[in-house]
Order: sequence, then structure tokens, then C-alpha cells
Amino acid sequence: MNSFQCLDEFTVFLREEFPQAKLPENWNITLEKCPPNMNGDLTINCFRFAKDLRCSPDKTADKALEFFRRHRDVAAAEKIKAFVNITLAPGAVYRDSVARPDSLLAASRLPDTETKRVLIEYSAPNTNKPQHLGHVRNNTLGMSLTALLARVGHDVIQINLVNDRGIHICKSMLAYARFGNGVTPESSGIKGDHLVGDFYVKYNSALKEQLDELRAAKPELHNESDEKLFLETEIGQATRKMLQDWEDGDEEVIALWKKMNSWVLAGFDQTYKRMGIRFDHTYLESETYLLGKDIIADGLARGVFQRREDGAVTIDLGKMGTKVVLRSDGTSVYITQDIGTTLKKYSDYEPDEQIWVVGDEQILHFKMLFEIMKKLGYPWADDLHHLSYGMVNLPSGKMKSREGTVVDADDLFDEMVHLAGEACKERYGDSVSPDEIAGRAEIIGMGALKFMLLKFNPKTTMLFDPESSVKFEGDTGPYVQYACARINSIERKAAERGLKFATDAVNWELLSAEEEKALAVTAFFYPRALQLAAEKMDCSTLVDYLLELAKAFNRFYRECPVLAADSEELACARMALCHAIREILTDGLKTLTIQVPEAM
RNA sequence: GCGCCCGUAGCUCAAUUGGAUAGAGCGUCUGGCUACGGACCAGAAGGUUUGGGGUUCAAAUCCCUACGGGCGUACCA
Repeated sequence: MNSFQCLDEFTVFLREEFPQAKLPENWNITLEKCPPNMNGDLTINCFRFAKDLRCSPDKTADKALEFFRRHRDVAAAEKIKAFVNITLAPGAVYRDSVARPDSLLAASRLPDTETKRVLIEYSAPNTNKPQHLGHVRNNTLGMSLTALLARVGHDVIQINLVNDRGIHICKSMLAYARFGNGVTPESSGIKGDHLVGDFYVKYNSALKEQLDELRAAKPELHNESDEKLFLETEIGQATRKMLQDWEDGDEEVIALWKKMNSWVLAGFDQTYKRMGIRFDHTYLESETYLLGKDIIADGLARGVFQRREDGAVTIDLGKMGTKVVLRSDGTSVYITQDIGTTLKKYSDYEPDEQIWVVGDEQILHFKMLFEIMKKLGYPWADDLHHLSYGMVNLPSGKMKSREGTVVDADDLFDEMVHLAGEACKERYGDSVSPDEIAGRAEIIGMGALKFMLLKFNPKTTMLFDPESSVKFEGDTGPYVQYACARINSIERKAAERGLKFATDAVNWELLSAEEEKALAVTAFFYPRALQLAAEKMDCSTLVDYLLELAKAFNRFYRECPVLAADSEELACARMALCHAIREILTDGLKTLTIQVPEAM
């Protein structure tokens, strides 16, 4: 990790001053940026660590003040309560931050002893309908978490587990068999997952019709739930029959299933490609759904599970209650296969940690799963983690596939990219080729969408308002990309004028403006922002950081002309500063799986 | 009923996990290029952090309580 020299020396100083505290080897003070309304660059908050020194916060702050006032890198220091605010000498700021952008970027890598192999499972779509905004949030969280963890040095394996079998898959199959007339993606020109999704919708309206008829014919059933009446309908029975035929290996049903699944999976491939997702492996539930039964049998023999009177196998999970892990007819439930696939993923990859990116309505399910894995005695069961995230709501309320109130993923991509393209044309429509515009629009539109989704803390239930969420101004991805584009533009113009800087020969002392120093101080915190985000498994803190850095840059840009600086030496110093900032912003966006256009 | 999560500016969200005067963006209102790109910058207004009690040097954050919302509580996935 990077540090300011004066802070490293301060830590040494504290060890010498407080030998009785016996500070551990890796002990370090947490560094904070000085709040903007206070006088200083950095803040040492003595409330935080005074107890480690067995000293009062106030006296600790006195010691700190004394140390920093004497230090050669410190221009001024003041104490307020137990906070010590430090104003660094300009030379020290640049020397320890932006003067070596490569080492600043490298500083976020964890030591080898702390890096792990992490298996992350996300997306997990059903093959009966196309993906919607909820999946897009899941996908974005999963792919960005992957990039973030990899960025700090972990070895990350990305897994998808596609739910390609079950009664819900049979629904769109049955509707296709009845109403499809042999239509295909090719014959209709409709993307495969959308075509299948259309039949899922058709199925649900047909089912609703039959339910209405049933209730009309038998008023006593009026208040029963749809689920209860499902098998009372003709179409419900036919669906159940189709599932049984599938499980019995009926050739015709299997052929239909294979055909429709291949359409959907081809559609998903396009969606993933557009988002920039590449899974290391995709498990199909049709191949894994029987896993877990042997583990249950083994656990039953060892007394981990109990057989109930009716034949069902259960486990007592204390406060969480009793969980059925095998039905009385011997078939699997959801958690049975999860037990099996968890073990399979472990034996396939031997990760140090497994992460599931799954919505927060499944918190209890995963608590139970992890507890069961512990009771089964797997030593790695403590390293299973559910990254839960909140739902995406619309101003009109919840998204529901069956009610058609979803924001479709592909449509949303098109809309974002279209709007970004319009904005590009407005600016440079005449001077730039349509192909170039299209390329920029893709990067800007997709970047804006991902950035918007990642700006929220994963656990918050977020609201997506199409009217106001689709923006390219303010706290957005394009705002950060724009800062990069401005720097690129400066570099192009500098090259035209033959202006170049040599990293070793930059005179950083010339950068004396407030905006320049503030920019460098913010840049200094980049490795910390990365590590903190990785530790919390939360990209939203990185998003906030990048906005802060881009903002600091735009202030600098306004106040400090680069190419028109008073001297060539100053111009070079400012160019070097810009270069470092662009490297950080680009690296940060890349860690959010967002690209940067050369110009915009 | 029980369990988990949440309630912060008009709106959408933050707050380094208990730290300074609770911050951003949008929206509203004022200003700013003969300039390296205005997808920008500067400023103003906007808050009893849902109400009430407590814990301590310090509470949006922890505890109790009332109210309001979400989710879960399947031999569904």
C-alpha cells in the first residue's frame, strides 16, 4: 500500500513513544482525508487509535501535533479536539502520489499471503423468458465484483448456473406446442429468448383464462389461490404431464426442450456479450439437479438428517426451524441440489471462498444451506458467502414478468445506447463517421447504465425511474468518462505541438494551486478505495471515489490551463498530473467493467 | 403471529461501520468561455436523520419503544 513518508515515520515514532502498548507488527493508523471545510489535506483521528496506545485521545493528539509540526514534509498542522489536521508541503504530496502513477496503481494489490481463489456464481437465469433489469443488476454486480476482486490480486472464477428445467420451463414449452405453429427465431426474426418469453406470456394468459372459467363454474373455489387451483385446470394438468414426460425421457418432449433451450441460450449469449460477461463455466441445472441426493443419504446414515414418519428427510436447524431436504416421495427440493452443486463446485475448482450473487429474498435459504454444509462437516463451509442485493423497483411498483411490467434488458441497452448516440451526434455529428459515433455510443450508453446500477449500495432496494435514471450528466458514468476524454484531448493537442514531458524531469514544485494539490491528494487515496471496496465487496464505494476524483479534476481543469500555462515547464508538470489522473480513472472504470472512449 | 431488512433535503441516494458543522446528484433559483471540449464550473435555497426515551467524551449509526414500509416464514425455485 502506498503511503506518505511522514505517516510511515509517524507510525515508527508512535512505536518508540509507546513501547508499553506493544503494537502488533501490522498495526497502522487509518488515514482520513481532511473534510473540505477544515484547514488541511489529511486528518489523523486520534479517537480511533488512542486506545491501542493506552493513552487518552487528547494526549495522543498532542504527541501527533508535536510530531507533524516538526516534520519536513508538513507545511502546517493544527489540533482540534483529538483531530490533527495536516497541511502537506506541495512537493511531498506529488512525490508520494501522482509522480509515479504505475506504482500508485500497483499499490492496490494485496500481498500474496492475503490473496485467495474465489468462485463467484451469478446471473442464474431461467430459460423460459428473456432477462430484465433485475438480471442486469445481478449481472453487473457479479461481473464488477469479479473485476474488483481480481484487481486487488484474487484469482476469481466466474460461474453461471442456468435453470433450464422444471415446471416453469414446461410452461413456455407447452404454449409453444399449442400455439407456436412451428415459428422459429429465424422465421420470425425474433431473438430466441424473447420468442420463448412470448410463449411464456401466452401460457400465463391461457392459464388465467382457465382459472377464471373454473372459478365461474365453481363459486366455492373463488377464494382459493392460483397455486392451489393450478392442477384443477386442464392446462395445469397438461404442464405437469409434460414435466413427467421430460423426467421419463420422452423423446418428443426432450427434443422440444432442447430446441427451445438452445434458442434461449443463444439469446443470452448475445446479452452477456453486450455486457462484456464471460463465464469460466456454465452449469446447467438439468445436469446438476440430481446432485445432492447421495449426500443426503450419507448424512442420514451419519445422523445429520432425520427421516420423518411420512418418509421426508429433514434437518433441525434450531432457530431457523426444521428444513425438508428430501421429499417423502424421494425427490429433490431446491436446497437438495444446492447442497450437491456447492460440493461439485468445490471439488471442480477447490476455491478458498464461494460467493453467490443472489437477491435478498433468499437470505434465509442461504443461511440454511451454509448451516447444513457445516453440519455435514465440510471444513470449508465457513468460507461460503451470500452477496445479497435488493430488488429494482419501478415508479409503478414491482417488476413482474407475468404481468409484463418488466424493463427488458436488451430494450434497455438499445435505449441507453440510442440516447448516448443522439448526444454524440448533437456534438460531433458532422465531423465524425457514423461508425465512430456508434462505437462511442455503445461505450457511453452501457457505461452509464452499469455505473448507475453500481452507484447504489448492493443491499439497497433501488428505484429505477426511466425518466430520470437515464442521464449522462451529474453523478454518472459519462461524467467520469468525460474527464478522461478531456485529458485525451489535451494530450492530442500537446502531441501536435510537440509538447512532451519526461516523468523523471517533472518539476512538481511548480504545482502550487489549491486545485492541483487537492487533485493529487484525492489521487493518493485510490489504492485504499480499491481495497476498501474489495474488502466490503461493494463497488458503490469505488463509484463514489471515481466521481470525487473526476470532480477534483474538473475543478483543476477550469482553474489551471495546461497547454496555455505560463511556462513550458509548468505545462509539462500539469500534463504529468493529467496523465496520472487519466490512468487512475481508466483503471477505476475498468474495474467497474466500464470502458472509456477515446473521445466523446 | 414470529424472524430479517429498511425509514436521512421536494426526488434518488451517501455518510470511512460510534467521530468534527449529516454530504452528493437531480430538480429550483443566481452567475460563468475571444479559453485545453459547456456531457463542464462557481454560488444560493433546501434537514428536529419517522416520533419518543436511553447508553457516552461523541449517535443517522448501538439498546428500548411507538408508527410506517419491504422481504421471508413451502415436500416452489
